[in-house]
Amino acid sequence: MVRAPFYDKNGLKKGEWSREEDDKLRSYIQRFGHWNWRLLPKFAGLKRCGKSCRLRWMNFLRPEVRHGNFTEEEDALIIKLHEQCGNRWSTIVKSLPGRTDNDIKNHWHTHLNNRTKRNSTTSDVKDNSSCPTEGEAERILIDTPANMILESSPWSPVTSSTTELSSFSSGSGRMSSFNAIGGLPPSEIYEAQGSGDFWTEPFVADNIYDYNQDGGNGSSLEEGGFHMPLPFDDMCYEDYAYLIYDLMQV
DNA sequence: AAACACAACAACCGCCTGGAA
DNA sequence: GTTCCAGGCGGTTGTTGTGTT
Repeated sequence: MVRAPFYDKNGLKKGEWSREEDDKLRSYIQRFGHWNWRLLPKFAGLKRCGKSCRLRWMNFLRPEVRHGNFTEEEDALIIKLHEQCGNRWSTIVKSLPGRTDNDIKNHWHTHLNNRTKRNSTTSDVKDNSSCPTEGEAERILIDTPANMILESSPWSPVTSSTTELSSFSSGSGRMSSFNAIGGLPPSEIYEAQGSGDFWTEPFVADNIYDYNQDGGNGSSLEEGGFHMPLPFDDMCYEDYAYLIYDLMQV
């Protein structure tokens, strides 16, 4: 259901993400955060553009993201907020923890848009003045009855790690505070990950890079080991990663 | 069983915004 | 004040799955 992988003229990969790429990106961000999306793929050993990495992380790899099975309550909330905000998905998504703007947008276009057209003859004109501000969106989230959001869902506004994540990952600023030669982000970022359940979750990809480290090509994590995993050529890279991944599942 | 139409959704693209230099 | 650039947002596209004829 997605574009087939291909390489553009700059040698950047486009299209569907492989599991190995997901593992690399997730592993890197969990260790170092997304200190700079444009440079991140290089250091994570990904042949992707920064935007692509950001999108993949935001829409799929973030631990709090869930997909599919919108509840009736969520549908109702989306419709209500859309009436107030129009297509401001980034605002709407604030009231739906665990969802992504892309998910909501897709869901709207494939389900709710038609439904509202059928059910209503109301004007298309959106009154943006009634659209919640950022603070108001947060309040809506808080004021929304728990069963509205929580029904059929393990997620909650309280346990969502969105705040934790965003505060962690957006605060590192630009490359200026980054040791590009050494290939490591600011040490405080690295250390910050030590706290919190999310960061201490076991991570399979780490083991892949342990192999990398043992491969003898001086690509240890401490030396910025995510910077191109050398032992793997493109030929066998994916197969090898899958093999190790599968072994770790046992 | 085959052909077709439509639904679903991951991913891309281009523009806008805000902050740093 | 201006320019540059990274991040974010919303619209759109491309491909696959599913249902219908």
